[in-house]
Amino acid sequence: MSAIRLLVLGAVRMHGRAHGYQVRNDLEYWGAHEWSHAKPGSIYHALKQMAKQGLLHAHEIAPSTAGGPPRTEYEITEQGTEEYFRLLREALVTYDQHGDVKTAAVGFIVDLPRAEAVALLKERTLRIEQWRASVLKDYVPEEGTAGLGHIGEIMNMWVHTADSEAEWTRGLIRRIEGGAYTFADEGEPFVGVLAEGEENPYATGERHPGDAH
Amino acid sequence: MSAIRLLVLGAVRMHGRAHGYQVRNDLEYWGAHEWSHAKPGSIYHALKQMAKQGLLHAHEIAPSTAGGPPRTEYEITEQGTEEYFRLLREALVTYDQHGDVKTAAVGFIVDLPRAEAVALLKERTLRIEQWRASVLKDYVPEEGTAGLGHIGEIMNMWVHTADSEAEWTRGLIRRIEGGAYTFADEGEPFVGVLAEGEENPYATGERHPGDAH
DNA sequence: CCCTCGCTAGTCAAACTTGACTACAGGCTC
DNA sequence: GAGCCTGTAGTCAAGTTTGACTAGCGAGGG
Repeated sequence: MSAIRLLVLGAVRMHGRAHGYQVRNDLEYWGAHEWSHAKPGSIYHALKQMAKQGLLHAHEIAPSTAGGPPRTEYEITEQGTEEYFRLLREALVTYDQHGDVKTAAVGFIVDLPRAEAVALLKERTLRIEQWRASVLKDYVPEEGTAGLGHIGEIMNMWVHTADSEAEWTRGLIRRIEGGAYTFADEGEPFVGVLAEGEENPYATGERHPGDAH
Repeated sequence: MSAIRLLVLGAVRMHGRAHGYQVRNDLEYWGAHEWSHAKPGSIYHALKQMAKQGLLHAHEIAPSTAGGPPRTEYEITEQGTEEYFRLLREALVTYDQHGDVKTAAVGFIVDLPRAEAVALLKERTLRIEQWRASVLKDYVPEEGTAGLGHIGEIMNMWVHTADSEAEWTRGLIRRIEGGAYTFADEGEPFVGVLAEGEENPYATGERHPGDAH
């Protein structure tokens, strides 16, 4: 799974109703054009595709108020909301090497109830441990990695990365269980998008991490 | 960058001359269909594309000896070799979140001279530290991550991951400097492909890590 | 008043990826 | 000896991603 659908669904959902450029701006605001690789083309494509699949509802709108071609506004459907949560849960639970999906998922985690977030993260640690075990079982011979030569370094790297991920996940679980942050079932929801006309403080040509791709 | 070009160039290079199915088999042997996402379509596409770009030279060959359509054999060109090393060096040096590229690069690292491998890995640690610093500088306000709410967890995760990566890289550097493994400028090169007709011990329907994508 | 510049909003072709499909040969069974 | 399975070798359409491009409007300068 790439992170784009999750990001776009999440952005549209926060707005209630949004056109492509607004979504694009949110992603830029979130820095997602850097840590994910969300280019305009992908965003517009995702919007159209998801509209075709019934995840979004497209309203044809007159030429924009501020120059440029006519724009389409999108609204998330019930089906789209389901898909959003499906993607979010999947992203939180599965251990793969796509950092952008994980980043997006953490950004949206407060859309879930606190208890579910914790449960999903615990499932995540479980899966990481299973993956770790299967690396050792399937790839590493009984005599250890010595016989593999430098290829053993790959398994070494995988195990090291998995351990680090598991450790981070457990830390996050502790903080959430300890009462940190505000989740979907509790008070004021977190608002992470730019209102119409609001200025993006990060829109300048500033350097950001992730530029080094 | 995706890992496919690096993997395909590396496989063809080891064989001297190889047809698509052979490359495909090597990648399966390496488990790359699991930890990278190298599907047949991508492999054949990469071969054709790189042949068009002059990185590989294509020999049209008569119908195969063992059924199936006629096959094309590829040989790496000088330009392709240059590109291979360019990709390999880039993969070793740059810190991004694509685990498959890193895995492929570690697998091919012994194609470089030992001293260069160490230099590249040191550059890698440097870049990781720079990235880490720029996360803190650009994304985290002076008062710390507290004001960011749960979004602060993203930066926390990035820093944690970066530290873990840097630590692993330093460990690898130590082992290589300590004389481990056999590099390009030293003795027998490592052979990591299946000879024509050799059986792939991993070709069974066995489970492997990475299946959980 | 015209010209350029930057912002808004989005399109497009080319490249790449995915998953399913084709087609042929040999061997095995019934 | 017909049907069927496995292994070999690769194609194809559909979906996705990329990077460059278009086009309208308003502000500001000369």
